[in-house]
Amino acid sequence: MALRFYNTLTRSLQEFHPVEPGIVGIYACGPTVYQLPHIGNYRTFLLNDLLHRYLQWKGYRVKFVMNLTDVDDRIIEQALARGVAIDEFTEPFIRGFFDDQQALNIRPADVYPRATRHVSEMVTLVERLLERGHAYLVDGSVYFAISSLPQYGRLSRIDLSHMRAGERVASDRYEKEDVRDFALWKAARDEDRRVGAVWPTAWGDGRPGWHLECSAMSMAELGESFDIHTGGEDLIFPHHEDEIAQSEGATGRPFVRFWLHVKHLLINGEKMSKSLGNDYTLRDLLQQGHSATAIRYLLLSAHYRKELNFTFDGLEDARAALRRLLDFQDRLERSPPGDEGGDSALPDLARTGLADFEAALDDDLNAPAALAALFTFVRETNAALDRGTAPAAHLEQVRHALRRMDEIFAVLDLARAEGQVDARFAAWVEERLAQRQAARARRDFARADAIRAELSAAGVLVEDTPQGPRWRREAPRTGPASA
RNA sequence: GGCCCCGUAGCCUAGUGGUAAGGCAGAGGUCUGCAAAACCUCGAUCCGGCGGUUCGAAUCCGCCCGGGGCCUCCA
Repeated sequence: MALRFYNTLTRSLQEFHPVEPGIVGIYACGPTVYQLPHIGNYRTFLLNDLLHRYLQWKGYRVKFVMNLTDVDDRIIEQALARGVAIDEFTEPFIRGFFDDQQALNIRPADVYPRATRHVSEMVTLVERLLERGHAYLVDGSVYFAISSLPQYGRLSRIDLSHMRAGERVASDRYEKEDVRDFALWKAARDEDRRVGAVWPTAWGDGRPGWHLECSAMSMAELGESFDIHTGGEDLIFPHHEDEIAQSEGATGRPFVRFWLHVKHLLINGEKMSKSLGNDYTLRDLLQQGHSATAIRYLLLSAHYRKELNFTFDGLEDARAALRRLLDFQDRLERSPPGDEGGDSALPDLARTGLADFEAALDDDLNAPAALAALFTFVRETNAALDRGTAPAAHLEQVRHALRRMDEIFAVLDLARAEGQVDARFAAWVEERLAQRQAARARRDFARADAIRAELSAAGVLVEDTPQGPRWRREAPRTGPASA
């Protein structure tokens, strides 16, 4: 079956084939490290993770590049306010970003190029643009001349004709020939010097414009033409449009073949924004007792091109759905095998489950449809196991299918890690369970139920099975019920 | 104003021409000492509203209502 992606460039679903067979280059717009990423950023990062994991799952060799924007207006402003150099200012946010990536079980990129560490490539790119007549210099700043590139606007399909050339925009500190032009390089100001955001060039000291880093670093890591570029929908214009202009202007070659953009997240039905105070960071949510696995699951559970409404109720639902998957995995592990020569529906279920799962993801990474395939597989396998035992080899096939599917969603191990309890606590639980079993054996159910209540109060849920009692920590409330 | 997206059961989310998939929540049942888990059954006679195209539309077209995004540095 064929893998298809919705390409913003063509506004249509297109079969995906990498430039080099078997090898895929992906560039993802990463965080600007002036604050910790918020939950909306993570929707985008998790789409990247889904893409990254799925292409590897399909057998592609993937080179995944995610940049860190560690110099920009906001960073300079805030570094200035604190009286520190930009590197010192951004350092904790970079660390926080990596901590969060790990907490959400996001597969690391192969490279995380930082803008400040790749200025020479950017300068070279500006030189090429100047040489080719796509850029011009004004007072030490360099601008891209949009009029020099007829195909400008192809990605965003934006009509720039209503913006009048030559108009001076009051809020703009820099002088451009045409309002539509954008800065490739910004001449150094005093403030920039004070926070170490200055690099020397032939045309004077300054710092790179925002769009420039992505063109320079992506081409440095992946070549002048590469397969996939991702980002949030807000980046289509101007950021990605300008990246294309810079890159194609400099090389004369097509820059990116597939552009994938993630729709923005809503929170409780509202736009996420600082003024509403709903721009939660992962840290905020974890401190409120929410589970990273539930957050991961929830953010992956809607198709990336559709609006997703993030709510705390949704987080609870996600947790319950995860519980079902964990119980299923647990059941597979503890299911006693039947006769070797016996038959079961399991191999068939594993096969169709995986096929449906793959077909869903092939269709523009349709994660909700993939989850539907996963849960259908779970229900039907549970039903088959209710009907009777299966040979060990059959059990192994469904275990394998579940593992394969979880390579994409990557929630099972994460959830287990979250459910870990310390050994002393576990020993205490086991001791109480032994007491309870003794009480049950002498049919002293009042005593047995009292112990169960005691354990429940300690956050332990007891289940009696034909193989004896089992227990698990009851997932804690993942946050204030009123939230 | 320009460009674009969305509105599916109580909630969340797939489906985009052939009669609605999955999760959560809910009801009944099987199992259980009782529970829990699992399984079985039930739930949208219908997919914001109205009109149209079609043998046939949630899916295409038009209008209306409601929500959202982008339009120079917000993922």
